[in-house]
Amino acid sequence: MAQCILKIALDTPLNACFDYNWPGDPSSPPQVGQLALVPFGRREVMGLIVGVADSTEVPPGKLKDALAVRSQLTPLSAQWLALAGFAADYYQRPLGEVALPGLPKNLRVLTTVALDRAIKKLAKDDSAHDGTPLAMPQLNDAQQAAADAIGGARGFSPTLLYGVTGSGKTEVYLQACAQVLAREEGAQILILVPEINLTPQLEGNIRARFPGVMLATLHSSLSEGERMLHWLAAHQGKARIILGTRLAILASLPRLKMIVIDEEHDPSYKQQEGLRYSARDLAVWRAWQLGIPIVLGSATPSLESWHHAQSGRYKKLELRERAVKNAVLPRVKLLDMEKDKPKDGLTSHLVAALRLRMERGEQSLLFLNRRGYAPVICCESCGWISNCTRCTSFMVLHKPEHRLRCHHCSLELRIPRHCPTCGNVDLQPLGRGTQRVEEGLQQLFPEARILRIDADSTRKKGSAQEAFDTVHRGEVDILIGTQMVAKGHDFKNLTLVGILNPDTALFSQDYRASERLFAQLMQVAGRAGRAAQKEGGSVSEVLIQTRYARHPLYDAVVNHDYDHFAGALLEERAQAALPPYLFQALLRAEAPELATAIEFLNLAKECVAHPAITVNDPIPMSMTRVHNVDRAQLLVESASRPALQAFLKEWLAALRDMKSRVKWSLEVDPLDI
DNA sequence: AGCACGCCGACT
DNA sequence: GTCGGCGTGCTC
Repeated sequence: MAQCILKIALDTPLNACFDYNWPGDPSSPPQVGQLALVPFGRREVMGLIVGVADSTEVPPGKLKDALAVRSQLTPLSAQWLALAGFAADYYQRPLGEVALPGLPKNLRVLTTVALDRAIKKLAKDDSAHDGTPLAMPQLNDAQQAAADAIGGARGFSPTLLYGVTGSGKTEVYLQACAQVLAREEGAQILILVPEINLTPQLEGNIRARFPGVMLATLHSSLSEGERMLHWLAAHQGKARIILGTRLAILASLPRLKMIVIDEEHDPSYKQQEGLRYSARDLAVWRAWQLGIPIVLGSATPSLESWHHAQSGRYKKLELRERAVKNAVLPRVKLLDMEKDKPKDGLTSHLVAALRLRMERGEQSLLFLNRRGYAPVICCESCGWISNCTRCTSFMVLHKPEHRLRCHHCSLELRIPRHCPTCGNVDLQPLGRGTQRVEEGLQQLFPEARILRIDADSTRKKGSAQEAFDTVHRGEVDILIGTQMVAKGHDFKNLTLVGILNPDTALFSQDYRASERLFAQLMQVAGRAGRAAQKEGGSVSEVLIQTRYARHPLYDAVVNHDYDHFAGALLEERAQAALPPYLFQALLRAEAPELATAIEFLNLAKECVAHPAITVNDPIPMSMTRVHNVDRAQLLVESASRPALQAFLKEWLAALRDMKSRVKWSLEVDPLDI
């Protein structure tokens, strides 16, 4: 008698599918792409049906019955399964670990009430509303050309939209979207952004532009109910525009016709734990798979994308001017701290520039990528410094809270009254963070309305938004912040950006540090001068305080010259055989003792040899110890992606067979090395 | 990863 | 005498 066997992917690190017997009517078996509830060990879990067969290798005594199938849900499409399959293969993870965690939790529990409720709600109310669409603003010629090129593209056509800050890339996306939506019945468009909180206005903007079109957002701060509803709206094809963060790349989108990736260079497209995927790379694959256009937009593209644009794999479109008439790129100047010694972290030039903005009622932004009061305190008589006892890092002084805090393991101490080793009462803060700059500013400009925005000042949910609103309402004269303030925001009255301490990244061990620093400086510089210059108002300025005023990176920033800078970096990377001319994977190991981790990596290094692959020596991670665990890593490289992929597959099988007690993980295409 | 079983140390 | 530490073994 024929049986019905379901091949099911489960969310477990075990690298296999599991077979189950389907006890129901064999003439109408469940479908591939449906979710099934199955007994697994001593628990019951939801799995994904990836195959239906009539026989199995599993001995009959072991084979269990599947319990139920989520029949209310349209099966996930073969294309979606292929996407999950590709990601699983590429990042060397079991399919179930890729496919299942992205689904709404409520789909994966026993009860179906949440699903039924969501289906019902979607059936009667599609949140698209009537109303006149807000008129599309007039585009300049370059924008219009870009929008037409993108909106009119057919088939797989990856485009790099390279546009300076404030050049109106968003408008280009939206008008291209309008063209695609108008042309293709029921088309869905996926728009990815680095962080949804940075673009709250984008959501409203899209709704106003496309009132007849349902928009769904997908990001990590949705509630479970919202997540279910939005995911389902996308899955059913009801939501036509899906706006989301990296996790949205794994959404089910049956009628996807175009993908937009805003700020494509942004590191937050790379997941930094668990399945370490790059949403940008998966998006390009997904567009290729479906044969649809994809746009990658940035003022400072990643070298990977730039390389593809140079080689002709991606089409390049450029926006060289700011979209707002008479808004020009800010003038960037370097302030040499060797000549103009800073006091309280500020050179006299910068102070004068701040004063001028105060007098004219314009806003200033000071950027310092270091929160807290001072990164470390030390004893001047014996040299003691505030090391973290659990990590290879310093305890950062947080003065308002009277605490020392480790930013890596969140250990907190009261500020010691005297030196723990010699008893000296004179402990000095070394260096400066945003809190200390804020304090200095208050003394310098007692009349100024100063606001600090960083992870500490915005702990409470919604307080970041509130802080930014305060700035937008013009109730702030000087804004001081970390990278939180660098991205996205359109401050209309901001004419000065001061950058306080960028030099440390110039000499980093990480070869990607300069690429990141450049992008960050351009990004924060781009906050200035977004509106047209006012009569009698200041010319927008960006002032960078540095000790290395002749460094070529700053030269490129001063000249707003990404092209040239990227060209030089690419050349360096080619010479040194680094990405994007080389493909990498990183094996990490952690253990209570560093030697244990290194020992494991040495064994791993020896266990498989492969031509065309370079396996380096294990090294401790630069931040070796975090929370009392020592970490080490082993870098694997190849000039050929397929060769690397083949090697990794074999290697991981061997590593799993080692059955080591050491905790390890593999990252493909690592960003931080 | 869960979750159980199992075999040794300090407590009501 | 038991509660509970985490080693190790299994999951169709």
